[in-house]
Amino acid sequence: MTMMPRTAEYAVRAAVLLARHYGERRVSADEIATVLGAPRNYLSKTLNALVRSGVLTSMRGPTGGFSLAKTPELISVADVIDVFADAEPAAARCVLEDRPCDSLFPCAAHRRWVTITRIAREPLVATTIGELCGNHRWTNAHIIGPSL
Amino acid sequence: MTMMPRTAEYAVRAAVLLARHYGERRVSADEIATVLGAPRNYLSKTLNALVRSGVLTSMRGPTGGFSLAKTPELISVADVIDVFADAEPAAARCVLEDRPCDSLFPCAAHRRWVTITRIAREPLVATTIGELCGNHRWTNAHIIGPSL
DNA sequence: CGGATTCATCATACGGACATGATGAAATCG
DNA sequence: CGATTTCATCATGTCCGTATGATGAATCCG
Repeated sequence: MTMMPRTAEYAVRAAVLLARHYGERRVSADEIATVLGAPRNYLSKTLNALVRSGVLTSMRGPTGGFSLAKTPELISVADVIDVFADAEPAAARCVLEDRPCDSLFPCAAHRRWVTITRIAREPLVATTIGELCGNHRWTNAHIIGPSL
Repeated sequence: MTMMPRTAEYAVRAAVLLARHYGERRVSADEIATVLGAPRNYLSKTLNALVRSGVLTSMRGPTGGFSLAKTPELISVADVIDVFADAEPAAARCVLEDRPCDSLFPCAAHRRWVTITRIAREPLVATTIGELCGNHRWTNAHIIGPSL
């Protein structure tokens, strides 16, 4: 049992990898699978889901592969994870009783629970794939510049 | 796929329920299952795991049942969840490559990733079952007192 | 003691996450 | 066009989270 489903983790790591090559070239599922140490065909399905949800774009044939659909700074970690893991299924259910807690008049426990889950989710929403990547050449190149 | 395993959610809800009866009476697995709408025997296994990990205490026979091992203010939500869901398995793996990231000299992406997961976990550590419960009679009774 | 109640545990089963291998479809290039 | 490369998809299988039902063990009470 884990708090971070493996598929979602594959997705984030693949996105970070693609961010490092954004605007440069496409990366094939084969290469991504090798670098990530993930099963090739399974990852292919995962990447395909990201394409269908608009996070990635793909092209076939030689010179084909995957790339981020937009600049890494505009893709949050939550954008990637949400494709595979429901954001907050627990929030819909009352913490105390066996009923869907009324969202208009939730019980006290429910309010606190929703607050906690929202706060826990916040860093995933606030952080972008670009930040996670750490390679800021496409935004901060002028800052880092020749000093490295 | 969900970010909050059902078993862990059962555990939290059961703990909150037990907090409402803390110092009052034990609650049977049967009653907890009914209130939570959870399968009885499966919940029994879940509660038993909480007993073995020291979060709950149990007694058999009539007048038996489950109760929190200590006051609800001293039990964090993370204490309950950690019994079932690994806290941070993702943190051990490098975000970029297929290798365990060196904890002494982690890559930049890894550092950011660890930070994110830690921040996401923080509210679970900071919040106690007592706070979630909302019934503060055993600590704040003198504050709330007759004013309600 | 003996019956009733309740936790503890085992055997079994089902569905979905995870994975593997094979096949089909699109794009590039000679 | 035909061959190669790569994504897209299907069929199949394994493992674990989840769940069900039955049985054993401990505790209370008459």
